[in-house]
Amino acid sequence: MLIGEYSHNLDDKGRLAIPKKFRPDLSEGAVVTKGLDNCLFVYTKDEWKKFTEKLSALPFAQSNSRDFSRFMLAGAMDVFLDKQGRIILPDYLRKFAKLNKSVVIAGLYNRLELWDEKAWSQYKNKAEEESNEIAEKMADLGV
Amino acid sequence: MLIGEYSHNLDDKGRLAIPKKFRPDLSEGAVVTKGLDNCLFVYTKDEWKKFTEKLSALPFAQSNSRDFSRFMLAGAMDVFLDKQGRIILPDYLRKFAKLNKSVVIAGLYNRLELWDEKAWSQYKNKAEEESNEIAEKMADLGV
DNA sequence: GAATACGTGGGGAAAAGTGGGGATAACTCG
DNA sequence: CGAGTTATCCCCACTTTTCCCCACGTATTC
Repeated sequence: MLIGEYSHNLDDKGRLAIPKKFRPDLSEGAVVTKGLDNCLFVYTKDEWKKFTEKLSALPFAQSNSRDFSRFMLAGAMDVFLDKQGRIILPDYLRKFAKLNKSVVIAGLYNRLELWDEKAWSQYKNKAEEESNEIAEKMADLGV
Repeated sequence: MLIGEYSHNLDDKGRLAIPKKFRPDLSEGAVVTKGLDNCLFVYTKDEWKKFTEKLSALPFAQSNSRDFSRFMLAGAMDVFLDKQGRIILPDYLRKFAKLNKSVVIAGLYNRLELWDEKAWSQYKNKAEEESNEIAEKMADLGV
């Protein structure tokens, strides 16, 4: 299970070190794609497979689901860990998520999310203020 | 069952001693995460698993459930007891709960809560003043 | 009052993260 | 088609952080 929050540096070559704890899950290869809220999603090979199966089940006659599939699939890229446990992020994904040097790597159960550190802290401030309301809504959903 | 209230010191390295009484429950590993009312929750491995099974079922297409997942999952961290029975709290959790040197560790049946001591005593005062009202509301809930 | 147990603090070894140099492969342009 | 240039990847070395271990002090119990 992928959980926790880490901050690592993107170097000049576009390399990002994955926290040691997450590496075993990504050792077979992983997929990076555009995520929601201006971050990037990183899926393990297995989780990516599950995810694409769900996507392919969407009715492609609906333009909404076509748009969503294109967004998630066209932006996707295979990545591999080098011997130091780093991945290389392609330019277009770095630009999409507006990543600078300092990047937050967050574990969300079955995927990782990559955020520019500033964007992450802004998002977090907002979310923490609202956490009590959100929790109540979640309670309605049975959590 | 985890019950009782203790006050221990956080050292410069971010380490917090767990009361001897609670250690057997956490010996297999535990998870610390952001709680409500600005405290931290500590779950045993088993309790955490139950909790995440509910969370993982949430659809990430909904922004509310994304917010909540990020709060609870990205905010979480695996911790282990060292040979002295201490855990290490990551920086971002210490800041979230505004922990200073003195930390209250409270047992709440199936989880622990960690509070900054000042926040805890303020909360307690308020709760004790209101305890009669609260009790009446609880009665409505069938307690 | 001594002995044991628990909480607290710090020093040192090991591992994780970071950055850069060099070799190999790919691509482009003449 | 070949040479020059660019990009990719691997490896090595440095720095910082983490974690393990030992030692001290206080409190408690017999």
